[in-house]
Amino acid sequence: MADSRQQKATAELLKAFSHPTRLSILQTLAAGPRCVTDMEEILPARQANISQHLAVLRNARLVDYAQDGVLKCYYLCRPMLVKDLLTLMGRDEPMLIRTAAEIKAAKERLAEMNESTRSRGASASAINGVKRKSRGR
Amino acid sequence: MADSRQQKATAELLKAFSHPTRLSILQTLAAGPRCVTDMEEILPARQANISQHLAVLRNARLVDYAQDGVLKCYYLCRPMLVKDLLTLMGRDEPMLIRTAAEIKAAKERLAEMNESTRSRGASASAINGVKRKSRGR
DNA sequence: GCATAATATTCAAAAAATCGAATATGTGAA
DNA sequence: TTCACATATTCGATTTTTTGAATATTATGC
Repeated sequence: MADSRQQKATAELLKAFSHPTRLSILQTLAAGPRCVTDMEEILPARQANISQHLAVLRNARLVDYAQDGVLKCYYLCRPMLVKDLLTLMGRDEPMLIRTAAEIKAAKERLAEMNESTRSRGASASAINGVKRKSRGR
Repeated sequence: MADSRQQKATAELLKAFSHPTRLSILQTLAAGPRCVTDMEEILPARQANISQHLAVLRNARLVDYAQDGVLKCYYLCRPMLVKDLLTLMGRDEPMLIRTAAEIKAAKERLAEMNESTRSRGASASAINGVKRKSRGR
């Protein structure tokens, strides 16, 4: 049903990932917990900025911290999610190029599936693309 | 060496994913190719807007199209990437909560590993958190 | 050629993200 | 308490994103 709420939540979560500095932070934390000072030494960003990015990651519930004296030790709240996502993005997939003919065939297969699944024929023709507004293809 | 170029590229790619409408488009395309008119019927957005989002996805090389008469049939350039990412984001992982003690132990293990890996002891104490100084601007 | 459907692009305004600078808060040691 | 360090927050300026409206482009049938 492609829930619109879900899409919004997912988009927000992905946005938290979508910054080079935040990716670096996550990658660092994937190796183990770190306090902010540690990260300052590793990342090419100033303290305030790192703190700001950490706030974004906290809001997204990707990281949390435990206080250790004067230090705040950050760690990944969902290490599997983060690690798997980083791995995924590191992978490279050969770029696909499809022909119009291939696509036509695929669309027809898809349309048939939809046809048999739902008995409503109303929008099926539109999805199928058989005939739209008196103009074919 | 967490390559900064790579982080930037990854962040940009993730940004392309990070919008509810674009996620919906990708999810739709994950089921099979679609032309823009098809998507207009499915998505709660106007033609121009969908076209704009498709342009973003094209720039990110996540989708491409094949012309079929007057129609442009869009498809996923890297279906595995998209599908795996969508699956990953659908998964839910129990939120982790760590104590300061746990983290301290983890940090020490990590510091030891770094110690043995690189023979330079200089920044090891910083990583360990023994004694820190230096304020910068 | 012309009309039309499908799709893209341009433009401007509004909203959101980013960043540095300054400042504030919290914590342990002396 | 007071100090120093670690970290967070606020603020303002700049940049980027997002969107609707209007307009442009392209392919097809006539």
